[in-house]
Amino acid sequence: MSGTRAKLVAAAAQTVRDSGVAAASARAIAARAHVNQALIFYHFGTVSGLLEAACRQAVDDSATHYRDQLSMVTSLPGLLAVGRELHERERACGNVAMMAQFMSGAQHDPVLARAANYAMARWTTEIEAVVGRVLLDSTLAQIADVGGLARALSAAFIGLELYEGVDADGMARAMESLNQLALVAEVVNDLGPVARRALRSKLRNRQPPTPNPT
Amino acid sequence: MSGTRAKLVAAAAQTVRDSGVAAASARAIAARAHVNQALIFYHFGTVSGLLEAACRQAVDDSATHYRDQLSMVTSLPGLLAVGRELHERERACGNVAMMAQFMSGAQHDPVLARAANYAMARWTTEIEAVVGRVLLDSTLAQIADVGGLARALSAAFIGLELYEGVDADGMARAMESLNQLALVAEVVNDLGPVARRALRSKLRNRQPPTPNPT
DNA sequence: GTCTATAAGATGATAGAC
DNA sequence: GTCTATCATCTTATAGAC
Repeated sequence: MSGTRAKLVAAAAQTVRDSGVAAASARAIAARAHVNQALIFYHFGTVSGLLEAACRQAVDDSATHYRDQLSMVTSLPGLLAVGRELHERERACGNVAMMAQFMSGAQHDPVLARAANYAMARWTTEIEAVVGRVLLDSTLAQIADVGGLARALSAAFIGLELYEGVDADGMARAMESLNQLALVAEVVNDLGPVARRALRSKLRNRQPPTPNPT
Repeated sequence: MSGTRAKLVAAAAQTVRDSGVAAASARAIAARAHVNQALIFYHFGTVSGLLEAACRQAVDDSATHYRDQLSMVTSLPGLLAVGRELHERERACGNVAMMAQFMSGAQHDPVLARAANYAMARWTTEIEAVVGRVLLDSTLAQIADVGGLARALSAAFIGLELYEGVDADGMARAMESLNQLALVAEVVNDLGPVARRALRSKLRNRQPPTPNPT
C-alpha cells in the first residue's frame, strides 16, 4: 500500500488541527506532507475526500486507543475521571479542535458531513456503552435516555472547544461548573431506593413544589 | 448614515446563515446586497471587518429583542420555558447556525474571534442575570457557579447546532434528554431545607455512598 | 460614496510525460 | 504512482475615474 496516502492523511489531519478546515487547501496539505499536490486528487479525488479519510482515521485511532481504558470503568465516579482525562488528552493533541472544524465544515459540505457523522456516531456509541453499563439499575438510568445524554455530551464538548478559542477564561469557568454538576449527578445517582422513589414520583407529577420533602 | 452599510451588514449575516463563513466572500455578500464589491473594503476595510459588524449587530438585535421577555421570568420552570422558546426561535431564523460559523472561523481569525467573544459575552451576561435572579436562595445557586453554568449552556447550544447539521435525529434525542435533565434540575432546586442540607453534606464528603439516605 | 478595471495571488482540478 | 505544467476560476484588495 502507498506510503503517500498515509502521509497525506496525516498531513491533512495536522493541517486542520493547526490552521482549520478553511486553510486546509490541497497545496497546504501537500506541502506539509512533502508530496506533490496533484497526488491528492489521484488518491482521494477531491480535497474533501482526503479530509474525510483523515477524519475517519483520527477518530478510529482515538476510539481504539481508549477502548481498553473505558472497558474497565465500573463506577460513575470512575467514568467521570476517565472521561475527564480522555477529553483533556484529546483536547491537548488537537483532536477536539479538529472535530469542531469538521463539524463546522460539514454544515455545507456533504462529504465532510458524512465524515463528521461517522466520527460523532463512533464516539457516542463508545460513550453510550460505558455509560449504560455504569448506570445500570441506578437512578439516572431510570430518569434519562442514556443515548441522548451521550449525544448531548459529545456535542457540548464540541461547543466548549470552540468557546475556548474565543474566551479561554470563560471556558475554564464553564468546565468547572460542569464538574460541579457531575458531583450532583453522582449524588443523585447514589440515592437509595426510598429517595429514588420520592424523586421519581416528584418527576411524574411535578406541579406545586412541596415545602419540605423527605 | 449610509444605507449601503446596512445593506452590506444584513447581506453578510444572511450569507453566513445560508452558506457559512467559508462562502462569505466579498463578492458573494456584495451580490446579495446588490452593491458593488469594492464598497465592502471602503466601508469595512476587510471582509472580516464586515463579518464582525454583522455578528455584533445580529447579537445586539436578538438580545435586545428578548430582554423584556427575560426580565419577566421569575421561576425556574418559567425560565426553562422561555429559554426553550428563545433557543428555538433563534435556531429557526438561523442565528445559532450563524454564531456557530463565527465561532469556528474565530479559531483562526482574530477579528472574528473578537466578534464571537463579544457575542458570547452578550448572551452569557443576559442569561447569567436571569438565572441568578431565578435561582436566588435556591439549592442550585448554592451548589453551582451561575456564571459558569450560563457559559456552559451557551457553548453547549453551539455544539448542538453543529451536531444537528451532522445528525438531525441524534440532535433531537440529545435535546430531549436535556429536557429530562432540566426536570431533574427543577426537582433538585425545589428541595426543602432538610433535603437540601442532606445533599450539600453529601457533596462535601462524598466517598462511600450511604445505602439508604433520607 | 460609488463605480470600473485590474492587479496579484490562491484555488480545485486535469492532461500528459515519465 | 508520480511529476510538471497548466486552465479556469476565484479570492482580497487597490487605483483612479466619476
